[in-house]
Amino acid sequence: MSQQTPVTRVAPLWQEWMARWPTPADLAAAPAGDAVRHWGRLGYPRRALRLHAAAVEMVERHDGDVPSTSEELLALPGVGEYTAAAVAAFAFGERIPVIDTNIRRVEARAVTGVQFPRPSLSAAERALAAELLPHEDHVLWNASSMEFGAVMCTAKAPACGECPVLDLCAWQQAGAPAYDGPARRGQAWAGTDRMVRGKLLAVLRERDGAVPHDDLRQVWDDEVQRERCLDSLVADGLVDLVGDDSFALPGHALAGDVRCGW
DNA sequence: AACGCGTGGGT
DNA sequence: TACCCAAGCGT
Repeated sequence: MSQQTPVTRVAPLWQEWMARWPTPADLAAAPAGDAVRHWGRLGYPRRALRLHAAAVEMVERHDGDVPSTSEELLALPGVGEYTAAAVAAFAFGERIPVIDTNIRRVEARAVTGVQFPRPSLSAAERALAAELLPHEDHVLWNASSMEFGAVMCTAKAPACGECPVLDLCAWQQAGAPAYDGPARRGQAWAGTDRMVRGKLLAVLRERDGAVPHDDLRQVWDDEVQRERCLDSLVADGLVDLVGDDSFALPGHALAGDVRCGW
């Protein structure tokens, strides 16, 4: 849930989610559409689908347990380098560098001496993180580095005035030079497919069961774009075609099966 | 390797 | 107000 989403926004929904589905088996037993529905407005709903798929895999291949090594975790859908390392380290104590956006920024500043890391994670950053990771208290190192980046060494307004390591920060020693690397990709929003997909999915989340195609036409006027987005949602597995001309969140009895109800 | 993918709060 | 950014991932 916290992939690309601030933890403060995730926390309440996570509580709700864990009360509903305390174990991988509980989530795996639910229709995938329920996962998408209860993802709410967290964003990137494909994460909900992948988390559900990961739960199914944990039931099928790991006896319903969350696997305990970064290697096994990495094989799960929706679990990449960061998430595998974070779960392995924080849940199971594995000694592995956790490289998230916060740690990247902290190490870029404190050690490398630049304001921001490059847009994409480099081999040099992986090597640096591995080199810095202590042999003792590595879990504490990972957790505290992340937290330090999240609450003090922030992107927009770092609290350098209260920084406990100001005098060893390479970026400060260098006079806090401005970032001079390639610009990060901006994410267009107005009028994009991403926005239209969000609108379509919001309607399907809010309503129970199948929604007639006509009701979806109202969320966006541009027919070509609207239908393209609907198609892409179906292709992603986020939406099912129900009967002739209705749509629903995936996995319910009637969805994709016109033979039902005989 | 660059791109597409949601949403909302902070500056 | 318009960006900017957020415990990234899959293709």
